[in-house]
Amino acid sequence: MSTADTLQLMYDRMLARLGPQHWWPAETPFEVMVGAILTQNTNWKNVERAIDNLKRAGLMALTPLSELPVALLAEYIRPAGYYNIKAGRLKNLLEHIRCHFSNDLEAFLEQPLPVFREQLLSIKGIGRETADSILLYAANLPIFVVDAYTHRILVRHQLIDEDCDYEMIQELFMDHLPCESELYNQYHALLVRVGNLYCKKKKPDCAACPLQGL
DNA sequence: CACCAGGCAAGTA
DNA sequence: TACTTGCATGGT
Repeated sequence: MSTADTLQLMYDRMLARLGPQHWWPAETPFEVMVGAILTQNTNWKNVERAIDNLKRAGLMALTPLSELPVALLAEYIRPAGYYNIKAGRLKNLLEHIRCHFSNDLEAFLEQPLPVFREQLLSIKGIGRETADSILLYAANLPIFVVDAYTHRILVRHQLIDEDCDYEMIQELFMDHLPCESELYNQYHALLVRVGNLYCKKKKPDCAACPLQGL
């Protein structure tokens, strides 16, 4: 079976089992960007608490968050962990949008993929996964997001080698699937869901996994 | 108690 | 380039 067929089969199985995921779980593109930084190496449940703190304080928007002192921001996002680091990273992103786009969020999000990605990666605190999450889920651009679950699931099912890096995995998907943001969106969301349900590091449930026997 | 969770940057050799 | 360490909360 070809690589393209295998990847398509994985997608079909996950979708049949779990249905559409409606990702990213956020109300606005701005909230996607905030969540993308907050969820770095962190359980989404903890991120939700932090996001809720910001929303209840009326801070989940560009202007109020830009005006908030970094030390105060850190307190609001405390439940997400690494709160001092992440407060600084959020400020780096906000500063970039202010300096280079005069706080025009629309203009920032409407940039073409290659330059937009390089630009995001130049911001301290935004690495490959965070950049790609923003590109796909906030800007709706066709880039495949790779994360720890993606890597683990592919290794468990012997589709890649353990030491495969981010770009290799990303190219695996993008070289063998149609270049469509809607497909990449759904595919990554399904991988995370399958990872959470069946491919945990400590106690996997391979018997129930829809990907068994690939 | 130990281990894990939708990473990233900085330091070292 | 390749490895190591710090960052930190909340759940199992």
